[in-house]
Amino acid sequence: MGRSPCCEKQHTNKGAWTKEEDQRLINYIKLHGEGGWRSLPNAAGLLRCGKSCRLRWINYLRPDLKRGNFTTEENELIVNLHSLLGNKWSLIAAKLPGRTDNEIKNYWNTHIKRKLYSQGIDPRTHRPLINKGSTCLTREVEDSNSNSSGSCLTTEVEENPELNLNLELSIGLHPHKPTTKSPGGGGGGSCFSPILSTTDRVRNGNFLLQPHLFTCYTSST
DNA sequence: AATCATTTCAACCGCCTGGTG
DNA sequence: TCACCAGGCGGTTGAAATGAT
Repeated sequence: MGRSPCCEKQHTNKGAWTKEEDQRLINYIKLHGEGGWRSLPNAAGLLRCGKSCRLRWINYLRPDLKRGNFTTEENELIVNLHSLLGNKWSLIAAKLPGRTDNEIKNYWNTHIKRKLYSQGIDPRTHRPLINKGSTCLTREVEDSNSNSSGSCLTTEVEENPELNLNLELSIGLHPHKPTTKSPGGGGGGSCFSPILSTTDRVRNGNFLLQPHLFTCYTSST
């Protein structure tokens, strides 16, 4: 038995949402709240798939969304969390109020990933790329104001086997951000690579992320 | 000004998970 | 225990915007 389609595709619109559709969705959710996504399109008079409605609301229409560029702090936090969680965008988004998983995912793919690569860091593992040839990684392109200590990025990365962390652990991110900002703000902010031992990672089933254990290795936007 | 290349990001798709009967 | 359903998630796509020539 196949799965039943989430909606009757022949009767649904696709593609960009119109203002009118947005308004209908907003009005409906204001009246009835979120949820019941499958029945929502009919009830709201929308020729859309329920999933599409949910996505539109979550990623674009929700009133508590923060639009605009990511701040240095957010940037740091994303890299930081990604090093711990991997592509668990929803978990990462949960730590960034007003940001959506989709937004963070996009930002990661278009900005952070490239930046890490340019700095010789494997965005997947958050470790230096095994790079053919060169020893220390050149900070090309960006970071012209590289006060960035030029320290070879490999230095502090421990031979930590895998970042395969237990994602069920609750992550107790310290609210105050690790203040290893480069002096004068020059070179932008910093991103952090957790250098954690296994024992640091887990204490009594809780994840303790300790700011001082982070190493600065990227610059901000 | 026109054309082509590249980048960005909203939206879609299909799979997975948890709840329920 | 199993099957079904709805919601949620991550990967991917493609149109629009922007930049380069």
